[in-house]
Amino acid sequence: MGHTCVTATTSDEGVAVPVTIRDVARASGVHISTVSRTFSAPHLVNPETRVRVLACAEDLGYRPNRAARALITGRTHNIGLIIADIANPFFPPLIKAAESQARHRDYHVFVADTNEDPTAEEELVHALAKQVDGVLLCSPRMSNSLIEQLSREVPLVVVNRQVTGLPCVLMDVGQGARSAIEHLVGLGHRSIALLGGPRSSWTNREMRRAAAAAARAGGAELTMLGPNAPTEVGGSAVAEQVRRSGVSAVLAYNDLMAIGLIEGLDALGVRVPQEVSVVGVDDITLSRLTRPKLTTVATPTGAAGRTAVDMLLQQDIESPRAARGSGAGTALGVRRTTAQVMLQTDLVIRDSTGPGPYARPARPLAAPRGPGPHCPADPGIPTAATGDAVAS
Amino acid sequence: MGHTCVTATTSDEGVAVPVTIRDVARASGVHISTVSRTFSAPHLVNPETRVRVLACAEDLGYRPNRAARALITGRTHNIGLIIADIANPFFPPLIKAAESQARHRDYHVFVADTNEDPTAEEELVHALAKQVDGVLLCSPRMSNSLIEQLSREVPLVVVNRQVTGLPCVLMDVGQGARSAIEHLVGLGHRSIALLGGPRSSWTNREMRRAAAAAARAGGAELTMLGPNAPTEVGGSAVAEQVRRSGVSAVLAYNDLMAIGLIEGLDALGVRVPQEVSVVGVDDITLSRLTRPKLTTVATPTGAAGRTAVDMLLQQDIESPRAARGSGAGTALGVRRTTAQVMLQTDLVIRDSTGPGPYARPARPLAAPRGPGPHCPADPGIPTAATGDAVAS
DNA sequence: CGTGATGCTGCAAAGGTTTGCAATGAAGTA
DNA sequence: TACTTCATTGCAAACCTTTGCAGCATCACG
Repeated sequence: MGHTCVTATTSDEGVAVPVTIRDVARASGVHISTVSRTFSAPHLVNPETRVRVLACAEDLGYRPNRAARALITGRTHNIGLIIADIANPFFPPLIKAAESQARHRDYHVFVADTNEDPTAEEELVHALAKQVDGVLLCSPRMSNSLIEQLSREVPLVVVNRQVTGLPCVLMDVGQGARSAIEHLVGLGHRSIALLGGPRSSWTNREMRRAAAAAARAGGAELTMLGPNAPTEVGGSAVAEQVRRSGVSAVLAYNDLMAIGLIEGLDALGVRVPQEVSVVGVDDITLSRLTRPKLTTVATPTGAAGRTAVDMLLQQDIESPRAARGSGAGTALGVRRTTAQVMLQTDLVIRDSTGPGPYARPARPLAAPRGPGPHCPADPGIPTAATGDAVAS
Repeated sequence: MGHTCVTATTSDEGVAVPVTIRDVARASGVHISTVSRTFSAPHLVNPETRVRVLACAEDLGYRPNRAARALITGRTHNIGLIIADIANPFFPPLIKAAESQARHRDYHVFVADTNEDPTAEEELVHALAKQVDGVLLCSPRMSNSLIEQLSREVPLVVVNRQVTGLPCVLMDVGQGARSAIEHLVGLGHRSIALLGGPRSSWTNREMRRAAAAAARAGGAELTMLGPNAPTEVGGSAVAEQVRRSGVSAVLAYNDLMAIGLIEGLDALGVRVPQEVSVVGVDDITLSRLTRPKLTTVATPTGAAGRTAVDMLLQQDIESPRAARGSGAGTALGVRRTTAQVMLQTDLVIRDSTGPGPYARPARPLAAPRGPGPHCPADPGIPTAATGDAVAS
């Protein structure tokens, strides 16, 4: 296995001596219910008793068993976060924001990765169902109908997907794609390619729709490429195709693909942005670190994570799951309000886009360096390059 | 909050009608224990009965309540994964490998992010304790003694940290740092800086130790910088300091810092590798995409994830937690074997390192054009630049 | 002193499942 | 026929906690 085993010892360190509420009760000479109340409703127990119980609990190292507590209260104080691909830098900011928001409300977050696999998604929802109070489905790849069905098993909030009847957090990639196309058209590009991502992605469909409309409006021709894997590899794979197609600009499904594409073009000797302009989507940290720095549509991932958690918790509070009372069916027909929130996106102009074949030569330009007939970034063009700063 | 609320409807969609084992029993006319056995010990129930029960379960949409099951069996079939910072691209491959390995053994993985905060780490271990069968602690920031203490609450496997008495998975960054220093010395660098990461990181200490020894052996002077945050920002923050210090090469705590440093140096007009050589650690995907491509010490993250899960599960199987039988203290003094595994690292030479002031001009070199002359490692030094492909 | 209110505590059921043990019936054996 | 064995199923306790209800003192008030 290519590793070296350094040591291998055996020890008798006690394994998890499980100390329960009963042990604490015995030690402090009260009933278990008093111990329980000491933790879950302290104001109901005599201060003296309380300190005694707490001392004993501390001594014995007692920790409430959250699973048992969940069994009876119906609330786990956990929320699940199902992610298509943790390795995609788009998600960590969302995860962190969700976690921080959840923590403020005394919830813990369990993240699960599905590897872009719809089957794994479904399985994970089932697995999480009884161990969390709700699940955030981020950029799901499964069908809308399946999502609706699963939502009867556990409260769901969907991110980057529109499902009627379910609370959704959406990012306005349509607007983003429109801005990107308008930006490119304004630079003098008339032949643009859209590099598509996963077919089952809502974002992907929105982008196609909006980009097509914007291109039509701007008098540009839009070529559809893909679908491809939303990774660097998926981007570099189409470099050859891009070159052959003769387009002068590409809008990619996300930054990862855009960066991969730039790499791929570079390997083919095609220079960005001199010969081809490239725009990404997401504004991941990485897009500021590559050369050229990437022009991209910034998506408010942090806000999405926070909002999604808020919506889930709000929904949760309204309908406390397991109503007490055994046989009688639980709160059936509870009325719950489902909102859909659309978050704004922003075009961030950096160095991967430049003037296209139809650019108006506003001012005389410096002589083009290298073989390219095209001009390097026209200084006249207002490449605001605000840097970052997404509306949160 | 900068968003637009698109719709807000209310629906009566039934909320989680919780169907239990009891409902299935009633529907299929058997006792609940038979239903239970149908799922957890099918061979004990008559085939005819079994199909009937399964049909009813399917009809009603029954799903075993994992929390309740865990309460009595003591096994959740979940494992927890506590990560210092999900946004650090070092971790996703580890997470994915752990998840895949766990899935093969019918376990689910819950990931939690601590934001490099030791307090959050401790809290999360407590929160996870009763909801998982074991926890993987990745690059923990808390003290060894605390880790030992927590290990009595839930089985623990530690990654990137050496804790006596606990199973550990380590990556040989000491060897990696040595290779890196030898590589730099071979290139003619005599004044090298070590850019340190988090103080509480085991990796950090190991690197310091090994790098210092290797520098001494190679007749080079080693300047210690840091500690700093293990991020791009943490790297770019010391650019000025690096320039002033006059060193000709830097070994950074990880790739993120190395990349940030290169950015920072670039902003100061210092060229890499022409004026300063930079080496990172981890070999994250990003390190192949920046310009110049990063020379780095590849760490076997996938193997680490797999190995850690294996060790945890093996340990778990040996000591089934909650022995049946109430009062009598459970399996105290169970003998468990704790192994420590050390995984190899590999130096990957790319374009961010070049000849230093004391380079022997072995051959006349082409004028340093663009991305580095890349004096291929002094043939005397055995830096097996295998590329990537870490022994798994 | 009687009455009611208040503060604290104990009792026991409930939550969904697993599992040792016993009961049942059928089949096999002597 | 009587006895054993085996397969199948039911019974009930157990896992750890929460919580409605009731009991009991204590105290204030009239």
